[in-house]
Amino acid sequence: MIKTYLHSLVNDALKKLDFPEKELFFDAPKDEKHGDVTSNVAMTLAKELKQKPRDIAQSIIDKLEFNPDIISKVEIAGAGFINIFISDKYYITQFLNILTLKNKYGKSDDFIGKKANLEWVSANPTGPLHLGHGRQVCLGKSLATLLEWVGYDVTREYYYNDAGNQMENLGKSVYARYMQIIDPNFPFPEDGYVGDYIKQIAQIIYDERKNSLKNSTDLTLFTKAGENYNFKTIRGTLNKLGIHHDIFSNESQLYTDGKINEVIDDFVKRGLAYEKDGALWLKMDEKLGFEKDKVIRKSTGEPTYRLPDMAYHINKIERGYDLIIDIFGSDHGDTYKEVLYGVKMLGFNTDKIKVIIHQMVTFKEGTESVKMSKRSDKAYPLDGLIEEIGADAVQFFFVMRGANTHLDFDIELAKEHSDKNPVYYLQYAHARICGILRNAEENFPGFDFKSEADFNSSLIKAEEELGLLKILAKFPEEVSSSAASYEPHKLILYLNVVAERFHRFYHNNRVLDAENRDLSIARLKICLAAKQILQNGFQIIGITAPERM
RNA sequence: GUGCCCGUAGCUCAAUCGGAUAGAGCAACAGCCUUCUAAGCUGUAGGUUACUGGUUCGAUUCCAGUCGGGCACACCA
Repeated sequence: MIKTYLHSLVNDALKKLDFPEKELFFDAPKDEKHGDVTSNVAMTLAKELKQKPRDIAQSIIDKLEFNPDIISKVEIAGAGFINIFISDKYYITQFLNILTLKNKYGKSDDFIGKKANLEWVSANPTGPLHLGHGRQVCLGKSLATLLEWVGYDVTREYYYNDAGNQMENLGKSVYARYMQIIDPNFPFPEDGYVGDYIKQIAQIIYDERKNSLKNSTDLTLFTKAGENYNFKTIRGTLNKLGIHHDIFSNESQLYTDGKINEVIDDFVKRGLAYEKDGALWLKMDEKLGFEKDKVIRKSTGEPTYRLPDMAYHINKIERGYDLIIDIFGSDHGDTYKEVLYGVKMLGFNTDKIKVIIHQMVTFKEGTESVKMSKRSDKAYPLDGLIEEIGADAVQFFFVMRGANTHLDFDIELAKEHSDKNPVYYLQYAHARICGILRNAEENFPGFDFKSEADFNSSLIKAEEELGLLKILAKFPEEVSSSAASYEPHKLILYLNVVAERFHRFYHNNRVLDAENRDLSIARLKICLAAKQILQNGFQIIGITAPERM
């Protein structure tokens, strides 16, 4: 990649000048007149060296021994920026790389041989996935692919709680609906799950067993039936989005394995836990911002959620991953800190655990805001949204903003098949290219754009052509930097620029021209390369690349 | 009240380690289809980056405070 080359180039110059070592940054200037890459290293050195930034920049430039096939020009500008112009030849080379590497262009081996575990969705099987789950569901899908593109071996994991209050509540709710089939006056638990799916589960049980379970005291059968039914629904929704988890791990396994008790024993042994009011408390460190100690085992003998979560993270660390990622909504913003604190106090290195907290989503239909709640009848299932606006739009809308900002999701807009809808802007560029390629194959049989034979790269010289190639060549770096910060949405911003540059190229340059075969072939190859970059980007984001629209 | 996240154009959002004239889309206005998809392109207009201080050659970015919004503050998960 170009930046690696620039690093060693400038570092060599700094060494020759006996300048102190600096961390180098190469940014793309906002204005194209300022070159393709810029460095502010002279400004950052100015204070230490007590020289003018422009003089320092000049000294550095004088010592640069650059390859003219890669760099065409270096100049000083403004307060002391070193502006570097990349040669057209370099972009042509990259362009040919795209055509050769195809769906591998942009893949890197930055993290080859490393194992990553991404745990997400992880909704308890007490009901279908609803709108509130959407953001992390889609974010995780993109992130998993993104990590694979930079070399990670990614395990996709789903962790659920099949042991706590919520599952018990599910059993009670199903039982109540079952009993109501027999006696409509049977009371429904106050905080039970009210969705219609509970009635359906009850009906299935009733159809099979009739009245025989009337006076059940053990509700395990009802809980299990609910769990199975809900999981089927959840998996169905995930399938529609093309999401498949490699591992489903559950909480009760941690009990049967004795992991929970090991953690308790370890805390007690280290003097970090104490009994009070019949409960077991974990000492929290005030210096780290924790206000008070937390209960890890209730007076009833059951652990609070923290304990199994700690055991689960220890389990993941012990499985030997180099990177462990959790994705949560901001409503879990504080709790994960407690969990990691506990894990750390037991002597485990939590540095490899990366927790991604995404902010909440406000759903709107036009100006109406849409409410969602698991407990309410009006919960908006994620499945329904996929049916309504399609998997691509769902995926795109949930991923298009940084996790750290609130997301406004306008369902009306996502539904709209028009230029207002940002997902179509990208997909349309791809479909448009496919149209041109189809036209070439059908109506210009002599234009063999798939072989090297008749390709003359010197024909590529229009501003729109080279400009497009410059953008395409940035793809590998965009993938790396999105992955480094775990932010797939950055790639969408980039792909928008690709689409924009393609549309501009299309508008100003006729691709197929019967009079000019060689130029047509060169331009068809540009189309092929742009199509490839869009495809590769779409694959990471998790949307399809339509051939027609 | 305390902690975390956020506040940028009418709306939704960008802005890379603190860099050059704060950028896109939508909405508004004015143009462009006898030529490969007009779900597109070109142009105009739109800003005291919530506010006040501080650090710096340089602040949307870092620090402090104020105001406003979201989330969390259980022996629920």
